Amino acid sequence: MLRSHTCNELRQEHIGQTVTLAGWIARIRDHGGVKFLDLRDHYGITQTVIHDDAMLDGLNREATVAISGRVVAREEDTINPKLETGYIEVHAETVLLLGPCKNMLPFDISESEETKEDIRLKYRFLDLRNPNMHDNIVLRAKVIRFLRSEMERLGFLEVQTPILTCSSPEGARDYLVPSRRHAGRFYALPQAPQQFKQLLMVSGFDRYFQIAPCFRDEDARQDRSPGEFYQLDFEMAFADQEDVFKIAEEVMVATFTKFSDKTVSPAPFKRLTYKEAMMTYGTDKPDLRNPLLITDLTGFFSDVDFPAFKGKPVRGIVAACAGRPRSFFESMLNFALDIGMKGLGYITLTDGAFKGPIEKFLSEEKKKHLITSLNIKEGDTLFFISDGPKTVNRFAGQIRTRLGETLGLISEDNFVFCFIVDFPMYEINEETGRLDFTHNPFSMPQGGMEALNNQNALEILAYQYDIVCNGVELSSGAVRNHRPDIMKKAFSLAGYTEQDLEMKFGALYSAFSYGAPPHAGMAPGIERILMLITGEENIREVVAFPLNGNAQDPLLGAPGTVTERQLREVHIKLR
RNA sequence: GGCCCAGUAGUUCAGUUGGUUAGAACGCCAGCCUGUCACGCUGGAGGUCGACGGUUCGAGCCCGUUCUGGGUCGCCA
Repeated sequence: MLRSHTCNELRQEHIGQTVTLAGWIARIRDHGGVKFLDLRDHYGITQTVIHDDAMLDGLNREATVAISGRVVAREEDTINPKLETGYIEVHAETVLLLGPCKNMLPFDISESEETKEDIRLKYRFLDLRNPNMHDNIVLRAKVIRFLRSEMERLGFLEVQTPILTCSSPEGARDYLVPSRRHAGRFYALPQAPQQFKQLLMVSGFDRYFQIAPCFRDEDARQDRSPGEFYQLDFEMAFADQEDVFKIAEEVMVATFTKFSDKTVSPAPFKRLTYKEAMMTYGTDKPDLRNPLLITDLTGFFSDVDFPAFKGKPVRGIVAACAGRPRSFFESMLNFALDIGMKGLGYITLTDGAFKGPIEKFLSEEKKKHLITSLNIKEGDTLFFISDGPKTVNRFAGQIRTRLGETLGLISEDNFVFCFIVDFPMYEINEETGRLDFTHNPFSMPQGGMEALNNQNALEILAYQYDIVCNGVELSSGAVRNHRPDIMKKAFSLAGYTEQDLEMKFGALYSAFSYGAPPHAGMAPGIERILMLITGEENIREVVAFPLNGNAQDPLLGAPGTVTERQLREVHIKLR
């Protein structure tokens, strides 16, 4: 037995016992005649006391040791309430070196989170010793266990789907795996278990879920891992959009309530149409903690002779900026220019009159109309955002977010969820001028065949939705198109023949011809959930061994080179 | 692929208008210290200022190229 207790186990009731602890030397405080050695393991920290200099020979921080000694009560004025073991200490009788450590660490464990990421990732085994990082990984395990138990409680069955599968023609780039037995052919790692979970529905499994690894060869973002990530993937047979929302509400409220002290918006979550979200929040992933709203002022400016807004859509945001110095408005303008806007107009209601460069273009009647229709109060500033129809909403959304942040309007104590619904089925592809699926080709058009036949394609909505929390998109989802005839029609509008459909999604198309249940689902991202719960801003803080932003693993060296022979076996010749 | 930011000691950073020997904190080494818990005190070692080229009497600083990292837009069923 290497140890009798862990480093977070000893309490007052152990006083007098002789124990053996094992762990890492977190810190040695040398006072000459007495030395304090903090021993750290997975569970916590215990202070040991050493009187014999020789015991520390050859030891330095982060070496692993086993320390045997007697548990002693601390004098009242030396109790450390910050440690759970702070009422006792272990007076060392023997110190056994288990694993020596180089005495020059690449970074301090306690400050690892401040260190450059490539160094942290190269020494991830040290980085993960940092208690915060360590706790994140422990929390990840607990959250996943809880999600799994919630899904099972709700009657979902966990099924593993293949990791080696087929390249899927739509969506993200695939990671390809060359086949040895079939020259010139490739497996692909799944971007999501999309087709398999739909096949499971056709197979009669009523409620499926999986903590599913997903692989996408796309560029990284702060909240997007390159390479791989996990989703709570689920799908329900004989279910509609609201059935899915009920499950999502139940599981998300339970999870966020259990693992966070913050207030969680209760079910039912707010439903916003895509159109509303884009207009009112300037994004399809609005942060509803931010009380600022965007107003469409295009009509209002249609008869105002202001050159900069002429013929362009205009948005307005009213914010209480009373008492803000000139520098505040300057930094807002700089922000606007930074994100690519041409400028940022604003007028402030001061002593009952508007002040600002745009003021002189507005008639008295127009000003009055603004004040009443937007409910502008003394000291409020009305910001104007105008740009092309493609960009105006995004810019307005970014200004809204920026204002909310700098004015301190965003509460840090809440999780506010919403569903974005009614995404358009199709959009015009700018390059080809043809119709494209907006989100994915699997979702059911609202109105079904009838809509596809009779409606303007660009006005057809899909049973396609997102779940959003505090401005973070946790998941997309959809009621799937399970009808071969409607699929055929939906694809034909996007320029695909039945042969294309059979080639691209032959398995699903075939399966749906053998009695498919209506079904729907979604797949909230595990890392996104963890980022929200922990408050981490970087996705890599909740992943044990993440790839860096360039999709490399600085520790193991992935992606690595392989031997000529390996290449020959999979029929690949490098150029 | 576009744009923005950063790169100076092991780590995190400072470095004025271009000017003598590039600094601080933490870490490391040595010494002192019996109650600290981010212990304290004294001293010391440690630098190709990411790389290459240019401007200049003189470059960490200015210019160009390039590499690396981070962010962002494109991209992300």
